[in-house]
Amino acid sequence: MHDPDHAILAADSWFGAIPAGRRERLLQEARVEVLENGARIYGSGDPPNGLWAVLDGQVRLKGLSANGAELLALIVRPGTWFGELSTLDGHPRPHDAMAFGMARLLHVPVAAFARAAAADPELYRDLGLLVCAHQRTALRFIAQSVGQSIRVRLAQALMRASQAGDGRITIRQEELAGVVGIARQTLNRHLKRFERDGLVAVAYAQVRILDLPGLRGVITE
Amino acid sequence: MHDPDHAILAADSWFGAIPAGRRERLLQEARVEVLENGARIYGSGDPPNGLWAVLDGQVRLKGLSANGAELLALIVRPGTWFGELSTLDGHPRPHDAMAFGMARLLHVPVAAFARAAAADPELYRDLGLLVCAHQRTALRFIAQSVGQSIRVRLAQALMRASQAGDGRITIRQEELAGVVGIARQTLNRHLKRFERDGLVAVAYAQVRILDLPGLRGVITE
DNA sequence: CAAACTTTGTCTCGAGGATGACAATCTCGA
DNA sequence: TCGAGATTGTCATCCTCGAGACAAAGTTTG
Repeated sequence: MHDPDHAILAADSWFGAIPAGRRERLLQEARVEVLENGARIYGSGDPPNGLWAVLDGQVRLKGLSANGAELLALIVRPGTWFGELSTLDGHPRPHDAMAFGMARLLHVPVAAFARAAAADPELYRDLGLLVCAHQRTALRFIAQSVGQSIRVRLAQALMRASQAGDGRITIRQEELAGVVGIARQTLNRHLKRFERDGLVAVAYAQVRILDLPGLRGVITE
Repeated sequence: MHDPDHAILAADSWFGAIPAGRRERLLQEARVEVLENGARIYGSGDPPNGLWAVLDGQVRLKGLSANGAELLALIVRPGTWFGELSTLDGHPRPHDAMAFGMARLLHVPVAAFARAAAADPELYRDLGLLVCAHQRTALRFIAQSVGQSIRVRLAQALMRASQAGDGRITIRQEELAGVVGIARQTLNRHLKRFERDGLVAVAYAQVRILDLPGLRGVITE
């Protein structure tokens, strides 16, 4: 692990809030892994394989909705930890995680985490706090989605997805439509309307955010 | 606390899985509280006031959706613990909790929990597991809601709500419509259709489930 | 018991999404 | 470079939801 990695990790609100001693202990158990585009980190239903953090690149978490369509493409950006739910409770993974593009990850296997936590049980509390943070994200998502118009939900999905990098989102419209929960044709109509309003630029398998404040405005209008 | 209360608590899958020693320690810090109909246990935005469990009666958790409508009326049944999220991470409550009808609750204030956890840090891990369980519920909810037809979402909402007792759900159609995220008139149309199919019986401010397997069938049809 | 209020049941109409179809555009490998 | 395959852009049609309106049924209160 290089020095810039430490800076990236320290900037995360969860990891950054952990006392330095336990942070060190966790990093001692971690190994860097480099993954190819599309590599599977874990899959829905798998037994837990530990805790992960993104150092570089992009990881996408994908759930399957009940009717088979791909669901919440949460895009994880560098500095963010994930995979804590199954690591803490030992139950199967609730979704898929895969590298999008080449990605460098930090990996703390279950046994390694258990070893560190045996030395310092407070690590369980820390991990619990990470679950809390993600639980709050899920609750916010529910509150912001239910009963909102398609226009608003699309704006939210775009903003969530663009968090991960510059304003460029590489995604097929078919997939984006699945995330918002609408038909591809309907998505296209709304996307084009955003484009006419100067909020985004639409290209092949890509959406670029041009006016982030404008998109934010859509949500509250 | 009476003996039947112990049986109710032990039947809960979270509490029942905790080792007896820590279970006792938690109960030593708990006090019974009896609340009137409509009494506020905590409100959205409040600072944490501890951990709660339902001994008798009904508690409803209500979120507010972004457009102001009431959202996820999760009905908590006896034996279930709630309020762990803010108790663990110290942040404001994400929703309202209120007694529906008279309710007997078990209350572990934040300071009391901290006291117990100071004696046995593993309690933090236990509380983390409770967050995990509720996180999985939230994820399941998202997966089952997004992109589903109104008919399916209504069936799910009815089944969730009826868990709390016999098949009788006391709720105004206006409120139920808010839970499903549709207009009252639309709810009424679907409810009447369910009634024609012999799945439910509709009365004033009440829905009674007649055919639970039939409702389950609606979800997968 | 009767009036005031709440809730339900049912119209109609307008708006907007789902679906199937098909041409245009783009990407990638031979 | 060219062609196959994938993806986007845009139709027309059907269907269902949302909203307003209002009568009917139920509940509460004096």
